Amino acid sequence: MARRTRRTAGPLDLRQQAVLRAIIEEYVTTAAPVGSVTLVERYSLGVSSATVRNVLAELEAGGYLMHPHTSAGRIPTDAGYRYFIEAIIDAVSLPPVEQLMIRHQFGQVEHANEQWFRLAATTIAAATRAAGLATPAKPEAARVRRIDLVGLQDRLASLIVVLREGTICQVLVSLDEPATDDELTAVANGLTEIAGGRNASELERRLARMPIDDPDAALLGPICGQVIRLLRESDAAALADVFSDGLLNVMAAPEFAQADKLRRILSILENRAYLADLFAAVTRSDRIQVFIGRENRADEMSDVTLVLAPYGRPGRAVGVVGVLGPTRMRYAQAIGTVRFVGGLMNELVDHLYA
Amino acid sequence: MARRTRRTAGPLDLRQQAVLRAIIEEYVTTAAPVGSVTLVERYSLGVSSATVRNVLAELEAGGYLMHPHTSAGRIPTDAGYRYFIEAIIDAVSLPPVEQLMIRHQFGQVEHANEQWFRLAATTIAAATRAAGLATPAKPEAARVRRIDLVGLQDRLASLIVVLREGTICQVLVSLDEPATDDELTAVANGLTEIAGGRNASELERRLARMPIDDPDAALLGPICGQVIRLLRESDAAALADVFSDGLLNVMAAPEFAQADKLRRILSILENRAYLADLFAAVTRSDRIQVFIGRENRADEMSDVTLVLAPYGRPGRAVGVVGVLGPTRMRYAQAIGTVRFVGGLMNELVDHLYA
DNA sequence: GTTAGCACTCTCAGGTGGAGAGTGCTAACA
DNA sequence: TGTTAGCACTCTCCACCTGAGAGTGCTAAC
Repeated sequence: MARRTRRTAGPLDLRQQAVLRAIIEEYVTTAAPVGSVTLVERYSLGVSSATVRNVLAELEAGGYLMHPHTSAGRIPTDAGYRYFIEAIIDAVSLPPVEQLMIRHQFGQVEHANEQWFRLAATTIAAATRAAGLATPAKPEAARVRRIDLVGLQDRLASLIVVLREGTICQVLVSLDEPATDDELTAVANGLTEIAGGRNASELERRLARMPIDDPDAALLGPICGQVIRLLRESDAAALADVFSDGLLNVMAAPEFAQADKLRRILSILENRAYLADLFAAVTRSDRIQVFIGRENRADEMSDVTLVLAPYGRPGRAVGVVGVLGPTRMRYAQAIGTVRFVGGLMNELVDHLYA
Repeated sequence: MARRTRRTAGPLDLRQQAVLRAIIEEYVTTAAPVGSVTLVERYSLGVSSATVRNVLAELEAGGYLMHPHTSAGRIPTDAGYRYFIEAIIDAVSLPPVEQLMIRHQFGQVEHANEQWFRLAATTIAAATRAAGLATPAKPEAARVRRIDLVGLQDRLASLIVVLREGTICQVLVSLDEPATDDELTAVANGLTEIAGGRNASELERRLARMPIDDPDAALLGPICGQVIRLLRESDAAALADVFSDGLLNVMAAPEFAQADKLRRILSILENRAYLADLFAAVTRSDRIQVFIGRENRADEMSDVTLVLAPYGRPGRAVGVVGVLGPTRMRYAQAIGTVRFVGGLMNELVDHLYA
């Protein structure tokens, strides 16, 4: 055997890395399995196709490449992408031109807080030609800034809870008996006093400590219950509230030509719980993360990669921006874009919650 | 020629109607072109397959049926479905059992206004095994009930506009100079006085009438501009805010086995402007309406039918509920469900805006 | 360790040939 | 005049085959 003894037990040697990189680059652009001849023709590897074939066999043995069938070229496995990504993830940054374009788009909206995250998803979708994802910035546990009651009818009022970071949640409450606007305002002020600055758990404890015969407790207790429920819902909904844009970009990719593969993508997005789990992991880690194909989930995620970056300030408000695309994705571009947009979102959050 | 002279110039005769109805019923369940033999075997038409073939030829000449190819059975055209639907649309109603099930689901949520329309979409999706659509109830032109300003930082405040029907919209505003909570409250009260009960256009006129040197005008003018912008946005967004559920139901249908047909469905839902147009037409007409396949739009709508019903009270608050499914749809079921859920939504709106 | 050469394998596109389904026509019948 | 049985005809669908093309893996020489 004249084969090189070097296998892929440890890290890849330089030539193996070069070949892996070349295969990924070629496959990402052509979407077709790559053969040894194509590689030596288009990439300056400095060796013949026969040698490349040996390297390909090594990489395949190491699990970085696979063979759709005997006489097809190679395509990267999830592990191949993983190796490639780990090599570049800390180095890539977006070209200044693209940075400028994205910054420009962000310059358009000034203070419409609610819209930031949508814009982030749209921008990412446009820049990467894949699907952009974003959640709004939400505190880990929402705290009350102020509570309002607005009468709508005799016995119906709108309960409005303003959260510390300026977002609001609202629910209709029915009253036991008619109340004037002044009475409602008085109740609202009482509520604000009890709940102000507190999150759901703290408010619950505060409520438990109130003497049962306190007249305030009897009056405000039920509404406080509503407030707690709203806060809890807001906390739970925080990370599950995903906005996505550019799905059609992804669906145009040839790997999703079969309808059932398309359906799988949709089911990922419809399964909010799964996304919320991933997002929670990302916000805890505070690094950009890449979830490649089946690394994480058997069925739905095959052929799909998520690149996710957290943004915001832990303890204050956090969210996630990212890309959903085929595993055959322009990773440098995707990671660079997501990281950059994440940085912009950080700036926005900092500016707001300084 | 021994063929019946009766063609399809005028309305269809009873036998033609029976055959059309049978074909639609058969095709809806099997998704395969229907032949004359199948029809006489499964439906009591009282004639031989040869006679049925003659009727089929008549219906095809009239444009109600089509032939995928020479030796396939017939399938209904959009016009065929249209004829069928016009015949049943006023008569169908949902079986009491299903009515009960849906009512039960609606019993769960009581006052969480924001959630009604989502529930409607989900319910419709479950009942029809297609995609349910719903928009929230929005007034044709939003009117202000009250305006709040909540300080977040020295120069940053949350402007909250409570609309007459209890929903709210909100935007962050930056202040020229720091303001205390009391000052903000005073400004908010001034704003409420000016804007209360008015919609965007009325508020704009009111603002134009204020003397330029009025100190209030100088102070409140810019914020009033924001309020007008919010109202306008709310009006524009009203009907474009479509919630859909059960898309996966539709995508499972065999006619969407090819990926590009699936993409077309998604593009219908991504094209909010088109849906908003349809919805506006529906709310103006105050009847349930069925949009079948290419009747309305060349490409995207082929193979797709929308059954839409308006709900609410014109001048107060209106919205739309409906079904999106394949043209090969169980129309009686779909129309019955949409009409019934529309009725429920009417009750809810009436109860709230009495 | 690298390379040329070559036999081998496998897919893909295109072509062929029943089997089956359903029609449309004809001619007979009520 | 409307209905029906009978039958030739048309077209799709599927399974099968075949040749071209691509790419490999092995061997032997450098």
